[in-house]
Amino acid sequence: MFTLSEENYLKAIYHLELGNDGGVSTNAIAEKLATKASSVTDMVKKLSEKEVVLYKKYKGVTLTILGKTVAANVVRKHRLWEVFLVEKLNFSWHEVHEVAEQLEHIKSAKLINQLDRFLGFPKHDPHGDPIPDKDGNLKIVEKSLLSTLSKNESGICIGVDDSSSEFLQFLDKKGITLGKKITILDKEDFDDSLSILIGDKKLSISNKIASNLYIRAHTGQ
Amino acid sequence: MFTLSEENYLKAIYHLELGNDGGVSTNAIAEKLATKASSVTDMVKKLSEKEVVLYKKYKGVTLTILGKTVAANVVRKHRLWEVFLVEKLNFSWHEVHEVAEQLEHIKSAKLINQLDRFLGFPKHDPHGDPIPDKDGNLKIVEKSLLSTLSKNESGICIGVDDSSSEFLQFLDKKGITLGKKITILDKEDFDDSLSILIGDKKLSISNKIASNLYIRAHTGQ
DNA sequence: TATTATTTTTAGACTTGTCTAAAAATTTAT
DNA sequence: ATAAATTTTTAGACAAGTCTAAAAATAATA
Repeated sequence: MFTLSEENYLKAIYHLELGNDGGVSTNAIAEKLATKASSVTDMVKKLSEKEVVLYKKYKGVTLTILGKTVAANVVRKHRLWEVFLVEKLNFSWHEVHEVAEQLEHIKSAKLINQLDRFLGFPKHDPHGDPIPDKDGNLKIVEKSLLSTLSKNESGICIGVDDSSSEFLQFLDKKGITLGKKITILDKEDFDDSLSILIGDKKLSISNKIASNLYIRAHTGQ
Repeated sequence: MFTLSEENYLKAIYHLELGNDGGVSTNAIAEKLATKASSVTDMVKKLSEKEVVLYKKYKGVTLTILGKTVAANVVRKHRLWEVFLVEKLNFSWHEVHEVAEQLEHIKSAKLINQLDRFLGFPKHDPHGDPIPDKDGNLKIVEKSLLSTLSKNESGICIGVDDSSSEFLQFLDKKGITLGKKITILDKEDFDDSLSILIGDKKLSISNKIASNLYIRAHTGQ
């Protein structure tokens, strides 16, 4: 069994590994968890003894198979709870993270499996991120950043990269929600800002926004 | 804000105060929390400084108004989660306690208020215990132990005193569930065992069982 | 009421997870 | 390739919450 702190470290390493493949650095973990490098070193030794990470001094860490399973299970719980909060308790997508950070540590296999069933076995959380299955496997969905599309191309908005509360509330204000079709009407060379059509509305969005929105390519119209 | 440990102490004191009114003893708290008296003394000092209990050395503890509110809120969360587990996730009443022990510490006012609404503002948990309202107030329901009824009296089964998993599973086996009408057919002087009618079934139950079942008096037939 | 038994508190120690400051290793740059 | 900068680790300290063992206070009993 793992402590709350251990689970948070495993989750952080899991997310960092998905970004950069190869070992994860002490500093990267420290930054992600808002803690100090020395604390990370201590914890990483402990996790290494528990055989959930591979660790060599000065060489960074990697999750073992076991570690990956544990971490994926925490992520699975986090995302299922987020779905619950939005679908059943009327939370907005920008309100769920903080509460899910707590709920993800509740220990009960029956709870999470029944919750999964209760929610209809969702495949994605409210931000479009995939929910690992019971064995910790993720189905990777083909997706591109909105900023990579060219003029007249279109796609379905399926996720966000930055899921900070501020960004999500910004999207709410603009009426940009998951599942909507977006078409690039125009692209400004000067600052890479976009003119887009979403639903029946025309919007102008900066490159920064477009670089945080994931799109599933939309063949045909 | 209170730590998990502090919340558990407050909850224990809250439950102990409901039983014996007057101050709660160090040993009583220690036993309830399966910890040592010396640990209780330490924690009680801390809680006293936080002004949630009144404490005088060797004289036991009492909750302050604030302490009672905090404790009642933890109990409220515990019982609402129990309802959720039974009503929505198909848990049996004997499976919910352990998980609710964890869920009761999740901190989010919105979560618990929305959960309350989602569940239809239930007034009792699956064991028949009342759910405190937002302000921590409990509606005390008139109830008597089945063992206190006389021959030919009857009532509705509305709760259990001992809500251990073993007892609840025993009740399941016998078909005794909350809401059912129970009539005393006969009472054995020798061992105070009862012959009862529940639904259309006749059962013989020991005094120990009858002393753990709460009944709401049933006027008329 | 004196004495014994019980309860409660104190004192000191241990674990977990964290920190700061300094030392060691690695990487970068001149 | 050597010096400078950065990263990582070590060493020692601290807070929270717990424990054991011993001391102090209270309660029970002869």
